[in-house]
Amino acid sequence: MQQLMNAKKQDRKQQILTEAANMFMLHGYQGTSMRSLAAQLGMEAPSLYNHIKGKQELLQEICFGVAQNFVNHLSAVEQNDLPVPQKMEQIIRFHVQQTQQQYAAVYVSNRDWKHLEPPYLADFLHIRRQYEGRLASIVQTGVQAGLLQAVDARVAVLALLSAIRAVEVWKKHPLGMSAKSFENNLVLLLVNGLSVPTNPLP
Amino acid sequence: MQQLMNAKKQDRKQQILTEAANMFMLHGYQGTSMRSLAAQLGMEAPSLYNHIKGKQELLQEICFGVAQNFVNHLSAVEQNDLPVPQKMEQIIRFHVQQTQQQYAAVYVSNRDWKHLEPPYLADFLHIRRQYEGRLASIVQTGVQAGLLQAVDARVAVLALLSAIRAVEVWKKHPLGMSAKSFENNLVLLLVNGLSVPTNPLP
DNA sequence: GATTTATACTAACAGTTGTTAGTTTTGCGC
DNA sequence: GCGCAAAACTAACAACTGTTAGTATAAATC
Repeated sequence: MQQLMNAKKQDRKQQILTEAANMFMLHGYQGTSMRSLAAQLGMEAPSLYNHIKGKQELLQEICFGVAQNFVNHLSAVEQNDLPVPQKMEQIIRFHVQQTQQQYAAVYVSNRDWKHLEPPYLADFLHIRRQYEGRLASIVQTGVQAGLLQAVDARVAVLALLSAIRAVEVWKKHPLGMSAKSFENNLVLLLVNGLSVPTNPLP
Repeated sequence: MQQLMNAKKQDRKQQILTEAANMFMLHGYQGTSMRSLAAQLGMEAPSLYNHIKGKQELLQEICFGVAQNFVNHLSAVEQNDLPVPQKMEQIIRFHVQQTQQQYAAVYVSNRDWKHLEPPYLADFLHIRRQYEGRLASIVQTGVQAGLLQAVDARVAVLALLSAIRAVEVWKKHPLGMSAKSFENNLVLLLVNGLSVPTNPLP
């Protein structure tokens, strides 16, 4: 019955991982001690080491787990054959939804990846740069097809990814607005811009 | 000659503050020890306490200094009588320029304000909420005048402020693009949006 | 040049950190 | 109920934390 044991062990590990994400989000990676994490789980710090190798492993699993989700989704978008603006909207909406549904993990991945130790730090940066590059390629395609504004693709990607982090702020102070409504407002702003067009096309 | 002494003392304190901002940026507030900060300044940790009250004071001066700059500029923009879209562009450009010129301080203020201790944390949040509220008022005015997209003003403010943080990423990897060019691209994207308008107005 | 003040230093404190070693308890298969 | 492994515990380590006390040195004022 080894798979049963593994299932249980994985359960406990998942429990630790979830609470770690939560505490890293609240107090930062460096601001979370193994003792306070253990206390939150109703156990002593050394007991954690029956399930994980160390504090770094927690951060690594959080960061690379989140990254994998985004890369997988991007691959799916690349392979469908929607027009570029719709692809971009899909990606924006996926980011917003992931942030809402996996708040703690996404938040920590966005903020605390800098505390990954070598060589994981380099690996993570590599994944992120690749992701941004593939995203920029999509934007570039749209610009060349005249479907997107003539903006530098790499700047657009950085700005979009940063803008989406507004979800993190909203999540803490929802302003009495539903998640879907917030998402729609954000998409509207990022896709159509702040200003009403003053020079309508012929 | 008290003002001379004060000038010199202030010089040394400013030196410490600048290096603190730099190290907080690189390693975070919690990841920077008083010993490593002192070492970077060629001195021993206890000597720092001849110039400052403690580590917290460093973070406070950085965060509130940056906040004051933005509040002051916003007051100036509120009092001029440009149309709302131009006001928004002014504000966006000021944020971008401040981030470029005071990189470390702005970066730390954006990321490490959470480590301010009470009651300074509450004070800082109050300033930020007021700032966002005044910004949202400007946006709301523009929406009602039909000059801006019919987007929720508070969402727009959060998204804009988040998007501007793309400068922080760009600053570390300039992509062979000038600061001004990056600024122009960002303004274009945020004001006009990603997509080319498909339904031109009559 | 003497005196005072500002600023550096060394030594040390009390507390916290991630982690290991060694031991006891828990819970499941037989 | 027995044996065994998983998972909890206690004790402790070496290193590091922000900060204070007390002292020496450098610089400015008289």
